Amino acid sequence: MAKNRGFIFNGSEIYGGLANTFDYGPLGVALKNNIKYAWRKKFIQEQKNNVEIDSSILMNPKVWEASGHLSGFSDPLIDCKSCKMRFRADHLVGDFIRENNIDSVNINKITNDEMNEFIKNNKIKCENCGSSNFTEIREFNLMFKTFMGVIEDEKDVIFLRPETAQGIFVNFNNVSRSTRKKLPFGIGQIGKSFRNEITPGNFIFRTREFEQAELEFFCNPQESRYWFDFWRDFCYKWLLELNIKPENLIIRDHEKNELSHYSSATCDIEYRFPFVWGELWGIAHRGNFDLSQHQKYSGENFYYFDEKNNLNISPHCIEPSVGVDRLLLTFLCDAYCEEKIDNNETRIVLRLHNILAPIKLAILPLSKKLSSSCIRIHEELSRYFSCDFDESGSVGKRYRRQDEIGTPYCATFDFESQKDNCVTIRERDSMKQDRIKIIDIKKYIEEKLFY
RNA sequence: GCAUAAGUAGCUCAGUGGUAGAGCAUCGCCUUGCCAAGGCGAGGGUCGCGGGUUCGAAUCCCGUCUUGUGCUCCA
Repeated sequence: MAKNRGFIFNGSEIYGGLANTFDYGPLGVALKNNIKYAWRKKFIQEQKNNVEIDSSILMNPKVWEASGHLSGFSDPLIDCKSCKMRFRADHLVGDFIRENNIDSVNINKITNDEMNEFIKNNKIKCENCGSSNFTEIREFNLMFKTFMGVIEDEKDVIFLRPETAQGIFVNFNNVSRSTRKKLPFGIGQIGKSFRNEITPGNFIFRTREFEQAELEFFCNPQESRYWFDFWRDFCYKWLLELNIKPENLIIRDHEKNELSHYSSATCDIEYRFPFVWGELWGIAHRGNFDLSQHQKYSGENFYYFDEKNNLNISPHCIEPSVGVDRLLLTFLCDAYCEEKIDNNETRIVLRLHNILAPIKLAILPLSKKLSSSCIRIHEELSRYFSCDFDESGSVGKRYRRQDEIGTPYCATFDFESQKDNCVTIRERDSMKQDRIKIIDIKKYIEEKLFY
């Protein structure tokens, strides 16, 4: 359906495709824009303490040193030449050290060259086939690399950001100064991020290029646990407001050993995707990790002067972070419905929340002879919300087409309409019909779109 | 990266060495006129791509790309 109706296409299809890339079609981009609009409205516009920025994808490489992405995102990988199994070299060496009680080697400080030597000298065996026939270690970093400037020189290496968050942290002082925000306050951002995932897949669930909607909410350390709970519940409720079925959602706290390098507490809101329960929204307690790291690496002072207590504090940060594409997949899956109606017929309905529907109103002349009389309704109403005009096929068929793409309302212009200046508005979910004046359609629909 | 299955029209698929097919979808005309009606017709495929074998390849062989699944990995 995603392809057929123009929501999502495979990337570069005519050249045989490019793995794991997807293009949004006309309805897909409309849905995505509506999701972003709804997020902005809820997380920025309606929160008096939250503001939005749009930072650059390309950043000074020192950002990634400070954030820990250059070291923490990089894995030393090694392959067994005999059985083709792949391992992390540091895991192999670490296991060997523990099993043989060797304390002359510090696994946290060993270089890749030293690990290569160590593996050879100790004839470490492949855990799968038992042979000692490994390739050299290869660094695998999840960040995409490119070059800034015309010459592809090592010192010109630059990275595509793997998260939007760092653009917020480095601008913390710019934003708090220019907006005169006091703690607690949040900075949000929607934008593309890039991760060279080893295992992407499941349609748009995990892609190497993806869009994030992140909020970094800064607060007094003493209040951080309160805000962590606050934003977790806030995100969860927002999903329910937008018609996600509660039985398809679960909040899951991370175990201590799952926590990432920056986090002191994390929970995921998971959704039951058709293939698996999967992470939809991560709410992370980042402590003061990021600001203090950037303070250390850049020399910029990120202390916040707390006037109440007359002391400098290092703000803590709560981060609700969601993938926009993953959110779109969630809405699509949750709204998709094959509904049985009389005499064994099924209709496909996309029960999207009105605010998310790519098209709000379809204008349908009952007969093609009426098209010229009602095209102006489409022209007029398109100025206020997105409308479709469809004159081909029977009206029943056109209702079904609109059902399938989630259009909540259809206005049918019939032979009476020219005389009484009324149309029949038909609602997607209830299939109920209302006869209303043409001049009142705008008000009627706008009331239903209130969000 | 490894293993494995698959790729033929927009979609779902049939076709196993000899003329490229069906249903649905799309478009047009007629008909109908409020929930996928009917009739007639049309468009759309170098059979993922590139080699090879053969008189002849969608079909056999090799390579490659893409997708699914399972490993490995997932800050």
